[in-house]
Amino acid sequence: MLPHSRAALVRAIAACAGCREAQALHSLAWKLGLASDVVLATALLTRYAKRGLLSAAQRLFDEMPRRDVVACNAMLAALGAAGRAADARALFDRMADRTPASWNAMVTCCCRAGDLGSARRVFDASLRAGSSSVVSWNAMIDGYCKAGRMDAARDLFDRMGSTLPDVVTWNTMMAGYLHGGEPAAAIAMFHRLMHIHQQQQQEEEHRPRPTTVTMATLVSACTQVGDFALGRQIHLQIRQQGTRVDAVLSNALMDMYFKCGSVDRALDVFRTMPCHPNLFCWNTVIAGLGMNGRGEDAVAAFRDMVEGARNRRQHEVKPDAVTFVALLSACSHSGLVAAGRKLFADMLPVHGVPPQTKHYGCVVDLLCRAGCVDEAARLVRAMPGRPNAKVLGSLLLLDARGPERQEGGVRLSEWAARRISEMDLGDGAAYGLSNVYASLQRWDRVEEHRRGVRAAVRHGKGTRRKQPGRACYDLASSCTN
DNA sequence: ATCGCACTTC
Repeated sequence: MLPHSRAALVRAIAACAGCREAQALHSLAWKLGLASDVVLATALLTRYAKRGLLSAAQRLFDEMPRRDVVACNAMLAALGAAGRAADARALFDRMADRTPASWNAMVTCCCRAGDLGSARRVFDASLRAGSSSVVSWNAMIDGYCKAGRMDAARDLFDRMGSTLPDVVTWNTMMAGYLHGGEPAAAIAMFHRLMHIHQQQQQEEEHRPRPTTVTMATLVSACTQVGDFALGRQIHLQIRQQGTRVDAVLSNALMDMYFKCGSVDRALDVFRTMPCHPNLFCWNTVIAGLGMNGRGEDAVAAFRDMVEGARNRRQHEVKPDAVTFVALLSACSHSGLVAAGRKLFADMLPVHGVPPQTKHYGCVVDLLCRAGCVDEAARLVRAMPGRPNAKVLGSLLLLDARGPERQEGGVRLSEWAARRISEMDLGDGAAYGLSNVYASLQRWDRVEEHRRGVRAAVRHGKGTRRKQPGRACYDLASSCTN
């Protein structure tokens, strides 16, 4: 076996995308008598782990005649990615020598398992061992960010001083603030980054440079605070400076333009994308057209997504559950009853996406708005699981449309109201329904409902309500129509 | 050869 052939094989393994290719290369390596080659086996191990095939990775590791630190690091990461924190820990403790990668893998593994205390102890130990790098800091900061502990993240960030943070550190902090509901703080971080970048004290190559990821995060922050003027300015700057635009950044820009009502600019970004649109992009376009009252165009975009892939046989993008929420909501907002009904019926048989409660919610909403009360009632009865707040909220709105009745003579809205009073009141959407009652001037029920909410809060239910305002907005805006 | 951090849709 020539050395350069072996190197070619290793390169091929590292580059291969699917597990089929990995398996083929695996058997090839076996035939060439390279089954016990640690470097090859490590490359293969990583491929298997990346495809979620942990047992195949574990077998390769166990059968290695000798395991060096690189192989151990690969296995450590494989265990961590699979959520096997205890096994990763056991391996880590058994390792005779450790590289910075070992420590990093362990920090990330603990964070992913939600064990920030252990993560911090490993991180501190890596500092003491002199085996840390900027990546260790980034991994630990990201762990705090993902856990919503921005105070701890900020504390670590401040302790890094002025030269250690790299662009990933800044991106991590910005993303942390953005997801933590502090988009203004994310924007402030960006301004600070630019300030530092413009200072001449640091060497050119050591100055953190904003990347595509930075810009995508920044644009999202602008959207979230509603500062479209800044967002527009950022977009112009991106164009001017020739910043690389990828699917993620395009998506963030489209989302911004759609949310401020600039449909043409959003579609312009879509059409001039330098790469093929991925699932996120299509979902953004469909949702964006829908929220701007362009239901027909949303349905047309969906057709492009599905049929475009079929006709051109390239870059196939299959719709997912989010696509159908966007699509059915678009139909609902534009009153496309027949189209919505058909798309809903096609979900599983044609597109292979099983309808969930949220999809039923969209269709019930669609039918109620169109006055198809009996059909809506049948659908609610046929749906699997309990109707959620969105479904019941739609039915409740019938109150505002006149005295619609079910076959049993019971008002559908009354029935919905009763189901709502039985709901888990910690649910943000259920909480939001009390606003619906208010706008329908059902004060008796408002009081009843809010007593229930207070009782639920006292009993510790729903202490981590996520964005109750979103559900309120949706329902309340429907009410005013 | 391995590891590890950042981004977008409802």
